[in-house]
Amino acid sequence: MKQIRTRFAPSPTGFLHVGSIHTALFDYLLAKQSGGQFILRSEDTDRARFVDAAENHIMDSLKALEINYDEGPDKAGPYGPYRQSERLKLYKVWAEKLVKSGRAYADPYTPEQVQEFRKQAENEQKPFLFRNHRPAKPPTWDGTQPLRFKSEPKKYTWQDAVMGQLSAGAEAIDDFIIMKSDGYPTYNFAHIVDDFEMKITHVLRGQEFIASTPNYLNLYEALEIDRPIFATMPPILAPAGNRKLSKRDGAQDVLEYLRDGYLPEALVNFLAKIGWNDGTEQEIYAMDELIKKFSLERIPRAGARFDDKKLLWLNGQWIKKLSVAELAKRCQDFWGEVGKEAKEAEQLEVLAVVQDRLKTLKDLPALSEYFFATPTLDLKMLENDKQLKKISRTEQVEMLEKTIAKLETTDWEIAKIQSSLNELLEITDSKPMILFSLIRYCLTWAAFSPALPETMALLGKNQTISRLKTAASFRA
RNA sequence: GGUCCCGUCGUCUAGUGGUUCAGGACAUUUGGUUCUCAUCCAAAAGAUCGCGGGUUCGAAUCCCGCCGGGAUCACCA
Repeated sequence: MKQIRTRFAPSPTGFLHVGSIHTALFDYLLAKQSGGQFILRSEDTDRARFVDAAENHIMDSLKALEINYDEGPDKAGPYGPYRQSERLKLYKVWAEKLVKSGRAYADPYTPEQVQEFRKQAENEQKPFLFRNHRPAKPPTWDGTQPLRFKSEPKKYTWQDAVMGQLSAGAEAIDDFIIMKSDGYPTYNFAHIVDDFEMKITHVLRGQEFIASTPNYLNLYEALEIDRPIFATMPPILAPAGNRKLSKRDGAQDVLEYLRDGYLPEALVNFLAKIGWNDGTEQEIYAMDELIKKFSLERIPRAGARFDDKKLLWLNGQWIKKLSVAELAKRCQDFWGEVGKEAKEAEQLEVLAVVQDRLKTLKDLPALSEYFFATPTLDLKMLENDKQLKKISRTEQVEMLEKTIAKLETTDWEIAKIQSSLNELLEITDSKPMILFSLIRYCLTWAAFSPALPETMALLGKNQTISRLKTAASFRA
């Protein structure tokens, strides 16, 4: 297979949310499966919207998901630098080439005048085309006026690796600005020059670029360079409405998801399955498998909604797949106040019991704190329980006392505890629903917890009996 | 308004003329795993394949029209 070079080219103007990283992931998968390179390029030509921390945030997000780029702003390569603001000389050379060949001209109008043209077109309900306002004798370009591409409008038909054949009429082509009056290139110009210079073979991007593709094709011809293969990614839609996912819809950035206890593996798996499938019924994919199986041909053309329920399910699946030791590593920052102080061996024991119940790592404290610290007694839980509220407090205390007596003579192993509990059902002449619920509440004071024998074994004999005694000492 | 893209269960999708008038996953509901919650297992419900024509012996799959949704028309990327 021919080596594929892809690039992810965000502009450091804000934070990268999960929708954007979707494209980066596909770029990465495509490049890696051919043994090629994935490049990160910072498109920082918009000085007004530039956000200082954004570039680091982007790099951290990619690294956190192991979408590892081979070349980038902080990773030198043969086609650097990888920040557009550091490549200005290059754009100027290409721009001058266009001026020389008569395919670019200085724009003599003020922004206000252009705005006037635009308004006029809007009033007439016509599309705005600058080429209808080409100056008869444009001034010589001195770098202080915007430089416009002189287009040659015509109909285009092209192949898109995802969408198939696309086409657009000459109306889609116009004289767009390639160099701004501040000396920076526009995206429309810079990305084409850079993709060529950096030997990018495949360009993946959102469907918002379909409309401008004819312009790019026109520019490629004027520049006399070959174009890469285009692949249009369907948009990720907001869960509720039919619009593109954005911050407004609570689209978090990747780092936030990680802080909320989602695993990178789950995020990658989820992102990959939005807008891609391999035709089988498989749901769980690890990165290396994705690299092997990914293909542009199997990306559906329609947009997909962001389903956080499915992400949550996937996260639970991935948590269950981890070894307890690995889970412990991931949980380091997620323990509760008391749990984080506990010995590692204890933490591991608790994790083993609690692992299947975790949907996110953030659930850990609620599921584990009562193992490390004596919980606050909360008799209301007994009063509100459907079954237990039928029994008087005196009866409850009697049951607890019998339980304590029995457990005091029990060897502390899960199997032995289990059989003692079974005997207690006969001794107290009650149903599991009653007796076991009561015991469970008195040990954990939590709405739910792992099975009783495991819980008791983990707590230890002394702690178990002590908690039961505390509960029994409260007679209503 | 011009140009362009899309349209299968609530959601993500499989399906490219005939073992599929539709399979899987999430979500939902029910039952089971001698207490709870979760897991796991089993099952149920859920899509006249946007609508209307046409082509064909036969269409979710091909063609046309319509409707709905989306993108774009910046000295933003």
